[in-house]
Amino acid sequence: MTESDSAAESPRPRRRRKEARPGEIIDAGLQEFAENGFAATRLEDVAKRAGVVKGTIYRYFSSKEELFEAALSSRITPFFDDVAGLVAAYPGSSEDLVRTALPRIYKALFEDGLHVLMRIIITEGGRFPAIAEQYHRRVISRGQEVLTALVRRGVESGEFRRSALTELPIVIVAPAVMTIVWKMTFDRFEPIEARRFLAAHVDMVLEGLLARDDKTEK
Amino acid sequence: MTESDSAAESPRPRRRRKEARPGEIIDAGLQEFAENGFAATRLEDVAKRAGVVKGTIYRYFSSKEELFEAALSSRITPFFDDVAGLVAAYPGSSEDLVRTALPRIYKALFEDGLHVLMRIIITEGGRFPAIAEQYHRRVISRGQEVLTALVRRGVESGEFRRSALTELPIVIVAPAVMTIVWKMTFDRFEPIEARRFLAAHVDMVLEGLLARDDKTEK
DNA sequence: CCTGTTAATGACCAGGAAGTCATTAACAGG
DNA sequence: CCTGTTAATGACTTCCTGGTCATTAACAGG
Repeated sequence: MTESDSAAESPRPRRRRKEARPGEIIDAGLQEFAENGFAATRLEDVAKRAGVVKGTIYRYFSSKEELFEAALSSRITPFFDDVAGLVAAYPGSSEDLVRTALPRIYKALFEDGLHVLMRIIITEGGRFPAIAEQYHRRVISRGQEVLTALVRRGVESGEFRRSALTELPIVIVAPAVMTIVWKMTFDRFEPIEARRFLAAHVDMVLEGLLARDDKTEK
Repeated sequence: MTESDSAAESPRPRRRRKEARPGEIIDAGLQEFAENGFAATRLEDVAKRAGVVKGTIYRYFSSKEELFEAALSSRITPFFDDVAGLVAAYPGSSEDLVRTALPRIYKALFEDGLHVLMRIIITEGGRFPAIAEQYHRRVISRGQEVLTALVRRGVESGEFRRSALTELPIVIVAPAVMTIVWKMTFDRFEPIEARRFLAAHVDMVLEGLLARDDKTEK
């Protein structure tokens, strides 16, 4: 236990990786911000998670806020493009299209990591208008366009009935939003099964959209 | 501009109001917490808003966190009781019941101040399990019971079709949750009209729940 | 009107975290 | 192998805010 025999006290191996650092820091930041929120996140923790030292962060980002914005911007891939393509090219009925599109949104959200992003937007969006604005423009508006296209398709083919819902198609994805909120607050007390949730979601949406025709079996 | 002629420098009038203070501080705290979140809220600001000085807060609450919890607990009135009563006593059809109940939920949320509470739960619930738990037990569970009762009523009368949605009735209120989230993030860029939103909501829910009977008019 | 109790004040302290910077040592290029 | 450039370090500074406490002055009760 003498201090001289300690193999500890490793002075920390340095490594210069100009290319990789920013990305690693952003990843770490995203995680921390999602867990703690902006104000409660310590840059020290972000640094630890990224395997660097706090000072290093400032070589790439000039402030905590800049890191925050960079982290969020970096991930705003218009993920609705996937669904947009689907809607544009789908050969089958509009009902089947909905049954295909909604699971895909859930997949993007929960299997790929998109819900982490959404969580941050939900919790911090109100306090960072610039970020919320960007997100609104690049994700939400886009999503509304896609939903509008989807709804129009169904209405024009006669499958969907025109209604207040078809005038405000964003409401269609509400259950997905609720799922995100649930996961971040109540899931530990009452875990939700994504599968059942999705089923109920599809059910609600579809029976609300479908014009009745063959379903007259009373 | 001499300093002696300044009628300013009022030394702040003291007032002893043991009864009223806690409530005023809680109100102020609720506002600040809703606007800034727990971590970013300064007790100094809460004090200013309440018309007192920071030290005064500590006469009634022993820490920032205790104030936070007290503020939230104080408002967890089981507001679903209103709707519960409605469901239990409603004389008309289940469709009409839904058309009556949903607007009432929106009213509680947006006209009375309940959405402020919800906003805090949504943004901070993940970081304060004790609070989320309380809320889950006293509001969410209660809400689910009410929705379950409502759905069962409709199913038993034959008005509603049994489905994945009737197995998971919480999904029914998802659009209201989305509205809260929207108001706190995107409303400044694209304000939503509660009326239209509610209409679309009712529309989606109802057509999803209603078994088809008379609606065979194609 | 006096006076003891205690609500309220505001100056203060301590700790924590954002941000800085002089120093160090990887690495590339000669 | 040498050496200049600069990525990376970590000790340091500064500021902010939660929390404390001695002092003050409302008010109630005698």
